[in-house]
Amino acid sequence: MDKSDTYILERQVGFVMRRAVQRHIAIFSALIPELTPTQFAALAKLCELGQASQNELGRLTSMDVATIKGVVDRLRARELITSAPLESDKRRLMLAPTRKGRAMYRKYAAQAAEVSRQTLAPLDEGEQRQLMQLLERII
Amino acid sequence: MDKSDTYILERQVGFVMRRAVQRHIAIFSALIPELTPTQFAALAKLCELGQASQNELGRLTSMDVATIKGVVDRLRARELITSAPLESDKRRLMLAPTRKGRAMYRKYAAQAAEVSRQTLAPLDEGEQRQLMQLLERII
DNA sequence: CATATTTTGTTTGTGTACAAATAGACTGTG
DNA sequence: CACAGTCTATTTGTACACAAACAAAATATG
Repeated sequence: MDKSDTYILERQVGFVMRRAVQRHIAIFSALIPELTPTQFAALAKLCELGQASQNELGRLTSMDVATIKGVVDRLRARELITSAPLESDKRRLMLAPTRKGRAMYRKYAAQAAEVSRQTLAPLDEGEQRQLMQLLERII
Repeated sequence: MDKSDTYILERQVGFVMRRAVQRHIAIFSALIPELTPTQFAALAKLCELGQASQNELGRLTSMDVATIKGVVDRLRARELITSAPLESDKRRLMLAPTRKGRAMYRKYAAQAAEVSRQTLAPLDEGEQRQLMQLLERII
């Protein structure tokens, strides 16, 4: 096996992305200690939509059924969202932000944008746009 | 709040990176069903080093103490690595790959490189290099 | 040498993340 | 209408990921 065949952990996309996500989460929880990135994403999307079924919210935030359930349970336990079965389709659990949930979202929306800024801070504006575009293409 | 102030989930680095990591992990587990990315990373680094303490391995693979412990426990349970307290420093748990562990690493090293290729496949070579460089700068 | 500090590892608790199995509700087609 | 297939949600089990608290061993410093 010559050098070109050698697997170098540090040069694998997966490893580098995992570390970048770790740094991002650290920045997030420093600026927004009350919610996790996942919880904020779900709350933000629900505030944007006004209401959504649990499944729908999961799809829009890229969380599978088990994951979104846990996130929803925790948001509901903190009274940031409500849930109720839909009359016209009893399979669906309709979710909506509470007043408290909307207040929480408003409180942190600017901070959440700041998290993105700090995460990308080592790059200039052009590089930031480039990174975002490249990432979007490998999704 | 005007439109420029609006928080758009899909445009946040954290969200995009989370999705890119999800896709990467899906590719990984399709090509390497026997190990998780984390387990492979730890095994690969240990094969590269020959041996290392648990703590050292954690630092080199960017896993905190609790995480590396779990990963090591699972690798040891499958007899891919061994562990033994170091005589000269009884705090340290020295790890080394077993013959089986080295065989597993060799079996999948090329596949692991292929995971990176497939993850980056939507980009041309220049873009791939660019993405890696940009990611490395926001770690 | 004695003690304060640091390092290493373990444990516990919380929170994603996903696979697979299950159940109930809906929809489409024969 | 019946029933096969689909959709929504839940449950269980496994695996990261990190914080915080703890214990034991090593090191540094007075």
